[in-house]
Amino acid sequence: MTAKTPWKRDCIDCPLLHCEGLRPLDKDQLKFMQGFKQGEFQIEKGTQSLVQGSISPHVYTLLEGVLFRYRILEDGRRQIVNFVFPGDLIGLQGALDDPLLHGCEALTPATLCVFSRDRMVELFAEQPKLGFDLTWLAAKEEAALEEHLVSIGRRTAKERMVFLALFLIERAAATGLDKKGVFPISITQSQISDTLGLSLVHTNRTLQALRKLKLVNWTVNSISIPDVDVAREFSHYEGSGSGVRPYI
Amino acid sequence: MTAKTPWKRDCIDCPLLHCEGLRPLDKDQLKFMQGFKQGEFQIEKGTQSLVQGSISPHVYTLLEGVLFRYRILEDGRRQIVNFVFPGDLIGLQGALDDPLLHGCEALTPATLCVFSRDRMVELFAEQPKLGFDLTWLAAKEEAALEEHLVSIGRRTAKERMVFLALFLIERAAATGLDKKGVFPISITQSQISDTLGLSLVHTNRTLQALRKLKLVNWTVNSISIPDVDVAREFSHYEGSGSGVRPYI
DNA sequence: TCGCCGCGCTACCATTTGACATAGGGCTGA
DNA sequence: TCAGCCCTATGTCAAATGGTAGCGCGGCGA
Repeated sequence: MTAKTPWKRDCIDCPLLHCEGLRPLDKDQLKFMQGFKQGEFQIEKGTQSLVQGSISPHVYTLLEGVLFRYRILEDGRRQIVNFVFPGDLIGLQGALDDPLLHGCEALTPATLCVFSRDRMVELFAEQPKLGFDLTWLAAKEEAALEEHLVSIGRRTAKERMVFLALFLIERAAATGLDKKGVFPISITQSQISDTLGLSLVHTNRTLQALRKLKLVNWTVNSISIPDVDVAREFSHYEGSGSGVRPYI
Repeated sequence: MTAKTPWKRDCIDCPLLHCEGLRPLDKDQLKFMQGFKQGEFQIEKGTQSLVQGSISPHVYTLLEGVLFRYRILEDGRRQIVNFVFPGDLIGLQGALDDPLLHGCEALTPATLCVFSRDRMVELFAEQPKLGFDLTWLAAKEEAALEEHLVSIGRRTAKERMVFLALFLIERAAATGLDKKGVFPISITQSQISDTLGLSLVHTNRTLQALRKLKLVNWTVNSISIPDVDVAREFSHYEGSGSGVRPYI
C-alpha cells in the first residue's frame, strides 16, 4: 500500500459524477457515501497499490487512472487477471477475511477512494440499492473474467490479442479515456503476454503480425484499431452488452 | 430449459439446510425465502438447464447434483468456465437484462431452486444480510474464476489437470459429495479438455501420464488423489480459504 | 557526458500442443 | 443380434508456442 496524499475530497466533487458511462448517484446516496468514504489516495504509474497475500481492511473504488490486477505463483509466473477502469471496485474479490488473492499495479497515475471493509454490512442495511449495485458490479466483473477465460482457453494467439485490444478500447471509450478511437496508454509487451498467457517472444511476433495485417496497431503508448468491425469478426468478439454501469 | 416436476418443496425441508459446508439460514430468512422461492425443477444428467443467448427471467440455486457452466463460440469451440456445486447460485453472472452469456449442463441428476430476477431488489431491501451474502457468493465465484485463469494462462498441462482435480475434490468434500477422498463423478475427457483449454488427444495423454506418476487417478467415473500434499505442491495449489459458505 | 537498465526486436532451436487417422470397448435401439 | 454411436486410447506428423541469447535504442541517474 503506497499511500500518498491521504486527503478527502467531497463526494459532490467526485470525478465519477460526470463520467459518461457511469450512472451518477442520487442526492441521498451521495450523502451516505460521504460518510462512508474514508479518504483518497493517489499512486504513481508503476506502483503496487495492493499486494497479494496481505490482509487489507479496505475496499477501493478507482476514481482516476487505469490499473491491472494480477496473481503470481511462487515461482514467479504471473497472470494478469483483469484491467481496472474508473468506477470499478477493487478488493471485493474473494472472501472478506481472507488474505488478498491478487496484487494491483498502476498503468497510469491513479486515484483511489477508500472504504472500510467492516462497514460494508452497513451499506447493505442502509442503502439496499447500493448493495444491489455492488452485486451487479461483481456479476459484471465475473462476466468479464469468463470472457478472458474463453480467450485464453480457446482462442489462438492472434485472436486473443485482437480481443484484448477491443476489450480495452471499449472500456476506455466507456469511461471517456480514449481519443477518437485511440486509447493512449502504455502497456509493455511483458504485461500483454502475462495477460494473454503467452510468452514474451511470441507476444512480440504476434503483435507485429497484427500490425502487418492491419488488424490492431498496438504501440508503446497507444492502442488503435483500424477497422473495428473486421477486428470484431476476426476475434469473435461479441461486445459486452455495455450500457451504463453503476459504481461505488 | 428442460423443466421436470415443477413442484415446490418447503424451505424447511431444503436439503441445503443440513449440508455441512453451508451456513444454514435462520428462521426469519427461511420465512422470507419461502415466499421468494418460485419452485423447483429437476433435470437429468446430460441435459442443458440454461441455454447461452436466451433471456432468462430466473436465477437459480443448485440444491442437489453437479453442473458445469460453459461458453461457446460461433464456430463451436467450447470453454467450460466453472463447475457448480450445491448451494451455488446460477444466472447472476453478467448484467441482469442481458441475454445469458453461458450455458449450463448437468453432470449428474440435479435439482434447482427457482427465483425471479425481477424480485431481486426486494431481497436486498428486506433482507440486507442475504443481499450481502449474495455479493459474497459473487466475489467468491470471481476468485474461483481467477484461479482458473491463472491455471490456463500460466500452468503447464499436467499442473492444470492436477489443479483441477484438487479443486473439484475439495469442493465435493465441502458439500459432502465425496467418499473418503474419492469423488464419484463422470466427467468425459472432452469436458476436461474444454475446461483446461487443451485438445482432446493431449488431455488423454496427460491423464495417463498423471496416472503413471501417481499424482491423480481420474477414471471414467471418479477422481481420486493418492497423496494430496504432493499434488498440492506439484500444481502450486493454494487451497481456497474455505470455511463455510452462505447460500440462497 | 557516460554507463546502466529496461524494453522492443530478431534469430535459432527445443518443447509443447494440436490435427488427423484409426482401432477397440461398451452401450443402445432397431 | 447387429449396426451405430460415444468415448477412450494410440501413432505419426505438423504447427504453435516457448527458451535463450544477443543487439540496439532511449531514458535516467551518477
